[in-house]
Amino acid sequence: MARRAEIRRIAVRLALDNGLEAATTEAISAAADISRRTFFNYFGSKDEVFSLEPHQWTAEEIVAELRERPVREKPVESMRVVVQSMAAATDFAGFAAEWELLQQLYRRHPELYSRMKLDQADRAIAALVAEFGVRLGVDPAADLYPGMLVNAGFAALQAAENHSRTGDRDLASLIDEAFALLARGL
Amino acid sequence: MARRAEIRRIAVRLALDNGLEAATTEAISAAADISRRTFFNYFGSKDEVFSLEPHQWTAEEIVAELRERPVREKPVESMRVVVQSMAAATDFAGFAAEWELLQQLYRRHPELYSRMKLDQADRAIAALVAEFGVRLGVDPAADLYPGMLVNAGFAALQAAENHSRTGDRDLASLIDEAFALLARGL
DNA sequence: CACTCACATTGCACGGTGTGCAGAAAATGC
DNA sequence: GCATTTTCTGCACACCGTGCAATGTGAGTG
Repeated sequence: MARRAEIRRIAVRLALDNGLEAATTEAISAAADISRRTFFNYFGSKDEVFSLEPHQWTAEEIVAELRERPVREKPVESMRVVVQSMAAATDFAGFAAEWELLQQLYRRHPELYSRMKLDQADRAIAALVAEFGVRLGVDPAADLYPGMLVNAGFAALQAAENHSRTGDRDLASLIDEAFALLARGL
Repeated sequence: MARRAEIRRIAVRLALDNGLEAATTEAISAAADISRRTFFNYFGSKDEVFSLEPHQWTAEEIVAELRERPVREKPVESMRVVVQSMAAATDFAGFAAEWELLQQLYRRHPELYSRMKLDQADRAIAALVAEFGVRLGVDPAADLYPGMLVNAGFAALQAAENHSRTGDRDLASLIDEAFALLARGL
């Protein structure tokens, strides 16, 4: 597993230095001193080496987070806490240096970031909607509320992230503000 | 341009009949009776032939739609109208038959749909946020409201779409309901 | 040490996507 | 009928991703 992280680090470094274009699987493999074939043993695709994966929550973790909230808590509040913990997980994950590199890469290639987020997000949303359905005792296929709540929560995360990228405000406080808007009504 | 639509139709047909796997550029080209190279003259990528493009609003159209709303209208209401028109454009666009085929394909390959939506959505969101900034006389980089409003609006669209895919309710009324939740507060 | 068993690494061949280039072919204007 | 412009095409190439078989490599065992 250390190997995997090592390759990832080298690949990101390479992409930042010579451009994403130049970071072919061949070049990455050479830089990491492994064969192209071995690269694909560690990563299922070239994209995967630039993914958020190690810094990103999984759908399961997120649902677990939600389960820990008191059932009687207001749903928006539960969602807020969940989103905050997603943001916290993404923001640091304890590997400040490595994460910093990836962030640079994403800043330079926003389309890459979008693609990466898409993966987990879709699954996480579905899982959270189901769980809220259970907690609220409604059927998400019949009641719009759970779906709207979760999607709006992710929208808040996205709005806050975009904002903190341009401005200099703290992500956590932006999320709180976004949720305040949601709770109060736009 | 009729040619382009023709190729698209053939490609979608092929993917539905023989599976998305079998619909290689080679196979599509053969079925459309053109060379592989010519296929890439019409479409920049294989994905593009399965894109929402002809049934989809552009960022510019969406912003134009917003500009037509009275400035004093409540922002949520403006956003609701914009989203409704996006949904309407996506839903029919006058080509019921062709669109029906694409929908089948998307139903069979949800990941395809996600990827397709991502493209325009990112640009449309950015454009709408900027326009709301102007209309409301605030700087979107300093004020979270425009970003939150637009992202929440897209969240409403997504929630409504997911819902209408599983249930049988009318998309437009689902969108209205979603916006009612947003306006009132979750 | 010799042996084997598990496992990571590698080379190779292949099928697929996407692009630049230059020539053929077809449509268009005169 | 001929010239010009546009479209189509073949070809070569770089790149991604995968199956398969061979080759290390290292640990444990007798």
